[in-house]
Amino acid sequence: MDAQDYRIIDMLQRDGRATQLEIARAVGLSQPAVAERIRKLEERRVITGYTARVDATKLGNDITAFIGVNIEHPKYFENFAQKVLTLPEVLEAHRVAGQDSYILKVRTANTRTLDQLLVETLRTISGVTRTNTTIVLTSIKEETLVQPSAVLLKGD
Amino acid sequence: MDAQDYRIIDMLQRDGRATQLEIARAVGLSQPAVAERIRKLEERRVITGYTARVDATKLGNDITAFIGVNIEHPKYFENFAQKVLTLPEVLEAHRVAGQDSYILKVRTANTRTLDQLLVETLRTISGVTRTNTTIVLTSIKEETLVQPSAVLLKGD
DNA sequence: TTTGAAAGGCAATGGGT
DNA sequence: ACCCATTGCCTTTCAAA
Repeated sequence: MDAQDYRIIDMLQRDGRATQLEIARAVGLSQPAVAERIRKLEERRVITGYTARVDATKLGNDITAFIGVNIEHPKYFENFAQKVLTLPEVLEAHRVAGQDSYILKVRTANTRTLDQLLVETLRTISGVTRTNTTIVLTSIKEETLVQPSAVLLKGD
Repeated sequence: MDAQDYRIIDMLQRDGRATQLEIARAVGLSQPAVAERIRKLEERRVITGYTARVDATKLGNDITAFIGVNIEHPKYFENFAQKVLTLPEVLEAHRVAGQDSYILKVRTANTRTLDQLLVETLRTISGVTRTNTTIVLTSIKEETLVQPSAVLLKGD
């Protein structure tokens, strides 16, 4: 992993459909060299996939919310995680340190469907004692672009 | 926007590099028809872009955290938003309803760089009175796949 | 690990329904 | 709005260094 790999990763994060030739010119390699580097980055799971980004409101999902979930005992964690994986409204689920056991990021059509998710689904999962919902008013920034840490840029 | 558009969107979210021919076969259209639909979805900003997904830890970012930020008066919101847009560690910034004014999702190399971000950057922005940091232990799920709401699937 | 050249596959275009 | 057919570009592969 050298500076050229980082530039390739950066370009593909900004435009997942950038052609190998475009990247090659930008980083100063031949096109097959870029193809080979991308292949290895995918193989090593540095690049884990490609996706189209979509405007959620144009698919009828007007509500974004963060839900803190408190679970009374760690023995319920595994079951909770498995349940949550099956819920399409839950985009992210993180186990966290602090008052809450989990933080979820969810997208739903409206406040009614958010309420359904809360009372009919999440609160019925074993061990869930409390949920703490924070509704998003406006999203200032919402990206996935990951930058290499300064440490890696110097060494390696 | 009909059922075929939704399938195209779904396939491109799952694989941003799916070929038009693959999609065409899956939805029962010709390749140029799919190309035209994708072009219009992009034009209408339903599809907003394409990106490679990357394993943040393999780029040296081991810490994910959510930071609740309290700002003493709305007059500071605009300035805060602009500052936050320039910070690469901040992947998401949402203005929210509740105790906190903003919720940020950040990725940093380690706890030291997270601490730097907190005390040297965020806490020095005008109007910021308090930050409330929740560190992620493990991420169960982290995707961007947005599904069309049930309402849209029936009508439209 | 790279380059350069060749071959196969894909996306973009235009005419026709 | 779609299909079909063609053109041109892109990716993949391979020989060679």
